[in-house]
Formats: sequence, C-alpha cells, structure tokens
Amino acid sequence: MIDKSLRIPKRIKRSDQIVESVKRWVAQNKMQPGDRLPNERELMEQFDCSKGTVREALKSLEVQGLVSIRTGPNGGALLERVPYEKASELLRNFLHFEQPSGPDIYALRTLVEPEIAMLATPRLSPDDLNALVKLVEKCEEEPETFDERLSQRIAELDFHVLLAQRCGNAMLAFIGRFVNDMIRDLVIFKKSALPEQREFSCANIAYHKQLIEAFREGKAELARDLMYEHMKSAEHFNKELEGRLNQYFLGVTN
Amino acid sequence: MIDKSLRIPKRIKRSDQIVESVKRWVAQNKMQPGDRLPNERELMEQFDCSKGTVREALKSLEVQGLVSIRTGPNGGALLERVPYEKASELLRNFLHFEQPSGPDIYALRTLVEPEIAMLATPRLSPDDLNALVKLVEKCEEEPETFDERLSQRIAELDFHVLLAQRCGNAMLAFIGRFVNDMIRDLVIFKKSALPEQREFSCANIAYHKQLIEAFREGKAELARDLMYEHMKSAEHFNKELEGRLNQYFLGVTN
DNA sequence: CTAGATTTGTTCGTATGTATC
DNA sequence: TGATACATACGAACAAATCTA
Repeated sequence: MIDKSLRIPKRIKRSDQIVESVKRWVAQNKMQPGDRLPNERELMEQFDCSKGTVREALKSLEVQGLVSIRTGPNGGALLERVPYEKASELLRNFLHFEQPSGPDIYALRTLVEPEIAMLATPRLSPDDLNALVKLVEKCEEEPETFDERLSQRIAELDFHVLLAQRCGNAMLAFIGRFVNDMIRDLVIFKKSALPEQREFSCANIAYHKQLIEAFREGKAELARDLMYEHMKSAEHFNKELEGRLNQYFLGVTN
Repeated sequence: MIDKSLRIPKRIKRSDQIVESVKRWVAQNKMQPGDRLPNERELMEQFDCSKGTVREALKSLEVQGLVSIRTGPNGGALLERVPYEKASELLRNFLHFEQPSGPDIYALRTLVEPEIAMLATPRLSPDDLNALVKLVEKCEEEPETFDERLSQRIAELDFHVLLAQRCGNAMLAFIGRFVNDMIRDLVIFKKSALPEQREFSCANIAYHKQLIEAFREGKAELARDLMYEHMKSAEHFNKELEGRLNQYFLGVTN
C-alpha cells in the first residue's frame, strides 16, 4: 500500500492562509509585543470567512507563541514576544525524532561556549559578575544531600546560561541557553550526568573562578581559551553518556 | 497600569493538559512516526472531556508538527517526524523579536561551518561529492539574467546545506541548515546580500573547489581550516549587511 | 462504479467561568 | 456590586472525506 502520510493535502487550509497573512501584516507594520490584533469581527470581514475559521487561526498563532488571547472587554489577541520556553519546547519536538546523542550535545557545547564567553566578556555588568560569584559560592558548599548536589549542578549550568544571555548575539544566546537547558533536564530527569562528582565539580569550580577573573580584567581571548579547556574537561567527564536520548525531549515538562 | 500580558492564567487549559499527556505517552512508549494515536472517541473517554476539547488538543499537536490528521476509515491522528521546515518556522517566530543582526548571523555561520566541514569529511559518499561538484559547476556558468545570478547564489548555499545534513550531529545539522536558510531568504526577499558579485562568487568557487579536494582526500582538519577562511571571506564581503533584520523572519513564506 | 461504513470536520445552541469596567 | 464581553467547555446533529466490499 502507498504510504498515505506522504500525500499532500489538496487544498491549503483557510486558517493557515490567515496565519500567514497575519504574520506578514505583523512583520510589515513592525508591530510590537503588546499591540492588539484586529478583533474577531474585523478579521472575519477582512478575510471573508466565518468566526470559527478566525478562531482556529488565532489558536494556531497562540500555539506558536506569537499571541496571547485575553478574556473580558477589550480582550482579544495581543501580540506576544515569543517566550524562550516556547521556542525551546518546539525545537525539542523536532529533536525528539532526530535523537542527538550525549556526545553530540557536548560537542556543540564545546563549540559554542568559548565564543559566548569571549563575546560576553566586555558586556558583563558588575551585577552580572556578582551573580556569577554567587553561583560559584553555592557550588563550593559541602553538599550533604542528593538534592543539594543536584542544585549545585544546576547552579553550575546557570553560570553558563547567564553568560549566554549576555553574549549579545541573539542566536548564539538561544543555542547556548538551549544546550545548557538540555543538560539540566538530563541531570534532573535522567539523574545521569552526575559522574565523578567530586573531581568533576572541583574542576568546574576552578575553571569558573579563573573565568570570572578573566571577565573582571576584560581579557576576552583568555576567557575563550579557558572556556574551551573547561568544556573539553566536561566532555571528558561525561564521556559515558553515550546512549541515544529518546523519550527525554518530548517527555520532559518544563 | 500593570501589564496584563505578564499575568499567568490561573487554570491551565484542559486541552494543554491533554497535549502534555499525549507527548509523555508518545515519549514513554517510544512511538514512531507513522504510529496512530487513539481516535477522538477514545481520547474523549480517556480524558473524560468533550469532542471539541480533544480536537483542540489535536489541533495544537498538528500546529507543532507532531501529528497529521486524516479523515476516513483507519484515519485519525498519525504521529509525524517533525519536519525541518516546521522547526525552522517556529524558531524564526522567536528570532523575529530577538532581531539578530546580519553580522550576528555571519558570526554564527563562521563558528559553525568549519566544525560541520570537519565532521562531514569522513561521512560524504561518492554521490554526495558528485552533488557538490554539480553545485560548483552551476556556479561557474556565466550568469546572464538576474534570476540566474540568484539561483547561483542559492546553489552556493545548497553546498553548505548538504554538508550540514551529512555532519552526523543532529543539532549542528539543524543550526547549519537554519543559518544558510536565513541567508537564502535574505538573498531572495531582500535582494541584498548580493554584494561585489563577481569577486565574491569567484572567491566562493575557489574555496568550494579546494574543499571538495580536501573531502576527497579525507583531510578533515584541512577542510575545517579552509571552511574557516571561506567564512571569514564571506563575512567580509557581506559587511555592509549591518541593519537589523526585522520584518524578515515572520514575513518570509517558505 | 456504487454503496455503506468509519472517522474526522463543522456548526449550531447552551452553560459557565473570568476579567473588565 | 453588577453588567458586559469574551473564552472555555459540552453535546448533539450534520457534512465531508476516505476506505472497503
């Protein structure tokens, strides 16, 4: 039998056309988050279709994270800055079937983090540096319970997420945050990626301290090189994370 | 007035709960693309809700690219491998508001492409090499119309997309393809990024030929270094692409 | 090719919760 | 506080698509 799933729908759905039109309209008019879309009545007139079709299109835009729909008077569809969490969720849907391996994740991290560190160096505020110091201090306490060890591991990752958010390159920031989020999810839900705990976390703390020093002195190239060493070390400590990671992209609820 | 869009809805919508449950179910049972989800009636019973609510949940999964829905006997929601185009579209929604600049895009490209070239080197089949050669030959013809010049520029980008698809790291493959797709969209719709046409395309052809040679001889490190030079050159030629690129993420229809 | 079975798709009406004014 | 506007959810009936005999 012919694989039916390969067939292309005869007609493009009306609601999808509306979604496309609304997107183009938002882009061309440079609408900003918080701006209101036309209400249902106006959209019905503009696209000459029923209320249900308009609602379906708005629902689609909502799932994509582009609008939020408010109830009450003066309610309706508000344009929304797509939250990181939404983009992350949708990219995880894609990766669920692509099944990247543990080494794949760490390889990307090793590639991306040094560049992030270099770009972030001149952009870190005193507050940022303080936050980084606090995260390192949290990792230095002697962990007594498993939960404490876990939250230290997460603090270690938050260090990198903060750098990613400051690197000034929107795409690199997204990738950096996404990679560290994936590792965080694996740490929490698979309870793996906690290998060689003592030696590993000591190495991490040492690297983080050196990195903060480089940031303070504005030495971007040094930060990049330190970060590269740090990532190579992390890659090494997590070498046994070999298996394919299916059931952890779709399955994790953030 | 307080920004209402920041408020969190008190109750999580029923249909969103169903979406989460279905995702977890798919992940835990290691369902594969092509597998059928329970039909509407069964889902209504399982989640004790109305047909409308189930349909809303299925619609959400459809927008996310996870299922396709067919009518008729043996119809229903089929699990789909999320297509690259879907993931790309959803990530562009996010980036629309982040507004990466032209240099941001090229900086990421310069970071990622050398690694892709290195990883792809031992993975290219003879067919792949032939395809790469064909793409270069297409770029060598003397362009007579603007459309021909455009399609040559696209062939140049397809060279990189093919490498990305062969690099063996699912995430790096996605990023590589996505970056080159963004540049392609800019070339087509903004009709910019066609600077210094002659000199630029000659340089590209030369690099691509050297790359193919490195691939043939299996010299991965050489391929990486060549690609880095190639990207630095492309970055330089496209330096004037400075402006923010809003209205081109949402607006482009693929 | 037709007829019927099966499953999704659409459209009503109604009720209820919730936010706004 | 109460009226209003909108979203959410339910149920039932009907329409359309698609497969099979």
